[in-house]
Amino acid sequence: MPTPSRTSVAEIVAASRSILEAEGLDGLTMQRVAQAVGVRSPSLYKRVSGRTELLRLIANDIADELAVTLDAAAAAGGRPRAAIAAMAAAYRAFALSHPEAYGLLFARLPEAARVDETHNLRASAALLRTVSELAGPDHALEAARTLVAWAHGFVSMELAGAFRLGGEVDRAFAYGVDRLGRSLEA
Amino acid sequence: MPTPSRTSVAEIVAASRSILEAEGLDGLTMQRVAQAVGVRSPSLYKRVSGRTELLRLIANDIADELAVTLDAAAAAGGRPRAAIAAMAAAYRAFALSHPEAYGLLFARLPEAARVDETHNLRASAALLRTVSELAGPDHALEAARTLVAWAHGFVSMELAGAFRLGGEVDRAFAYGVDRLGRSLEA
DNA sequence: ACCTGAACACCGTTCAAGT
DNA sequence: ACCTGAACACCGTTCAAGT
Repeated sequence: MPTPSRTSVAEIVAASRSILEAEGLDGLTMQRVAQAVGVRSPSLYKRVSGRTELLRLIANDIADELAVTLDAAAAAGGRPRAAIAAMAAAYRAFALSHPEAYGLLFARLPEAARVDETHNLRASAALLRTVSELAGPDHALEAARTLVAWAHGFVSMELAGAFRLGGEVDRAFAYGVDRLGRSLEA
Repeated sequence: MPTPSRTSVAEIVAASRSILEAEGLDGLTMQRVAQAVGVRSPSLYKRVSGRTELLRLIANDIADELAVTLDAAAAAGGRPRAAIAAMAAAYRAFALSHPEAYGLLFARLPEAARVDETHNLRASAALLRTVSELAGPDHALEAARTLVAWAHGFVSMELAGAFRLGGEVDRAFAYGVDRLGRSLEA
């Protein structure tokens, strides 16, 4: 006689995101996830193929959430320079308020644990659109890569505690946005 | 009767770096390291307090090697703009040729596994000096943070396979160096 | 059809016993 | 003083047995 499901992929992913943020990537064990959704760890393998696939599903979920906040910032930003600044601020705020989630997006993990192309595109669409207005279509890709490299590098170093020479980190961020915004303008 | 040492911290760190680059961070197990230096894993605990300290020693070693290549690039670079471009190229070349080592420098690891301040400073000294000439002493720190954030963000995304939209990655790097160099000039 | 205990092959780490 | 086997508390994952 078939026994009814006690959990679902959606519930597993949601529980995993809570555990990730609260206990870090190392704390995100299959046993811990199983406990959170009320089963034993072997049962999780009925829903996901393993921890690697689970990480990918979580990363996709995070990328979608980031996409929503970037889209909102782009829409509220107005002219290209202001929109870029708004998106940069939203990007940094997302990373600082969800450090473990942000870290997972760029973690050195097996290929199979990485964000799917679809979700990756969703998160970068608004930036490409805005940068294309700023830098012109000929340089849109290079300019977007310059901006996102800077933003990712900045927040990941900030999260890693790599800015240890004093000074105001907020000021360095504002300085970077200003210089980049001006220098990428067509 | 005292038995003679069969290994040393230096040998352990050197062996670990080889293993790290060849087999990745997950492959760098205490047993694997012990095998490489010819002892059993419990013996490693006579030299290092645990895997975390071992990772820190490796990271310090990597930071020193990076410092040497950046110093050389700064010295060969000539005027500030050219020196910055040479350092950026050297930085990227280092990361691409030692991807696992570079990844360890910025990995999300316990505080106790991170590069020591001394080695961190050694790796950033030449950049701060050169950027100070370029942007003037008042903006040296912000300008250096902008540059290093961009460079780190760029190569870490490149290593993570995050540039998936086609185009020439080399061209985006050259574009970024050029724009940043010009916009940071005082 | 789903869930589970038991088992397997790994980890890092500790420690008493050997030399 | 250093090295080791054995043990401990964990992992992720598999699978036969239960319902």
